Amino acid sequence: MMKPSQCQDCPTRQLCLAAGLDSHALEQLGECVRPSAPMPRSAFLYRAGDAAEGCFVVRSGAYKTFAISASGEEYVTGFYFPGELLGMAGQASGEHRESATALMTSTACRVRLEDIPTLWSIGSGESLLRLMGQTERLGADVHVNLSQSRADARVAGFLVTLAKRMRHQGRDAQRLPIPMSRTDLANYLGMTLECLSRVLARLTKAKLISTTRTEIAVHAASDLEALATHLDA
Amino acid sequence: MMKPSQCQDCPTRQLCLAAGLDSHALEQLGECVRPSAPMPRSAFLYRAGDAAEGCFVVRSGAYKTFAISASGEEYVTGFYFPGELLGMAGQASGEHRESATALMTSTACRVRLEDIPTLWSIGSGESLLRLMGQTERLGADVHVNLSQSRADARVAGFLVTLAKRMRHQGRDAQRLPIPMSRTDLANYLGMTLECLSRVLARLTKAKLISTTRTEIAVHAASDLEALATHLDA
DNA sequence: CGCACTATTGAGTGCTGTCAAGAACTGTGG
DNA sequence: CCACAGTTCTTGACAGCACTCAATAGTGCG
Repeated sequence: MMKPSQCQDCPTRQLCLAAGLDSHALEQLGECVRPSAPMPRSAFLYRAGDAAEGCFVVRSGAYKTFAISASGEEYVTGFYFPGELLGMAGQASGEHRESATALMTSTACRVRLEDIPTLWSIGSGESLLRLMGQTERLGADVHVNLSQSRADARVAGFLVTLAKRMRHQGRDAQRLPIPMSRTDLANYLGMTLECLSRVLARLTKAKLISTTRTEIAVHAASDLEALATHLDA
Repeated sequence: MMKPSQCQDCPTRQLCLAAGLDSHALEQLGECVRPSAPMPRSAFLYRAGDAAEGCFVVRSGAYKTFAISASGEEYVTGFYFPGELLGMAGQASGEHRESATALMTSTACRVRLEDIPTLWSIGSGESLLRLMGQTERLGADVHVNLSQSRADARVAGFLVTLAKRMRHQGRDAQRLPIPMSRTDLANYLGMTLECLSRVLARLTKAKLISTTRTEIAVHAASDLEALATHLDA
């Protein structure tokens, strides 16, 4: 006998493809979309070169995506938290060009390409589209953020955006989880490790934030927003 | 009597939702998706604040997307050429946060949200997904490009990526159209107008490119690739 | 407790942003 | 066809910030 759909008691049920579904549809959704086993830190969700047979929704934990340049350097292109979509870029060619790894013990649900018509039929199509739109909107925010020349503005912008994402998840927007290393974060933000460290030190000294290795507490969100270039209210 | 589908003789037929369809399916596609009337330069495809009832595929010409920050500055977030998809970010909330304007006389096809199940039924679903993947992949390329600290690298990376897009369109990858102003391009690349101008002057002096106001000719693609950080072959 | 790794702090150079002026192009009207 | 005005683009000088190299301090793990 089939177990009841895992989606019924998924922590991200309000955010992902399950949004707005009744219990019957949830069961159907559970037929297509199943969470992965818990993946330890550094485990690959997919690797550059893998066939891209779909995309993923983060269920718990966090992931990063990165590409390796021709000269062997790593370029971190995204961080993904519960309820967020990743892996769409692979659909362009049917092959992933980036890799994705877990930043901590994490789970993700694979959305198979061939199940997408089914998803539309059970009422998850709009949610999928919304998630894709979110991914692209986040990309636009990141573009604006990276186009800032001041490192302080890029860091502040990252924190503001991260706070928004935490709020969207229903989590505390004043205690931001930093599951990635300083190296990864600096790489993502287009600055050196040293520069990021200095910026965090400056922001801490100014009492806007306080930092630990794995968390940044925001004390003055409005000051951070003033430092960053924010597009929306 | 209904005119035959405009898709039959669309210049982007191989690139957009019509890819791989037979003439019957093309006709059905033409029922959902119709090109806009030619839009003059600076005309809005959509404005920030508009309801997002779908997305768009560029049919001819070129568009830019941009957002206005809280302080009133413009931030250019993307340029779009024939066969490329734009406007997905609006699906996140049902409202566009960016605006899109034509960079020259242009046409675009609107893809309505409610037509997407139909698109899947006639075999365009995969193409739509592929276009979305392309958009996201381009976003990742741009992220890597913007995270370069040297302005030369960012400009070279932009040119390399643009050449790739032109090749994908079947156009000459050595004569790159530059339909946007220097101001827009500098803004997009996260540098000042003056800096962009200097970089272009340096690259010209080194005989890697030659520039006119509306076109950049690439003379040494391999040298440009060496300057840029390229992820793929 | 010691080792390896990660993060912070310090000093000097180079590139980009800023401010400012001049040149080239575009479109209009005579 | 040319003159003109407005815009767009290019070039120059200077200052500030981030990158590089280098050393120190802190963390986690065996």
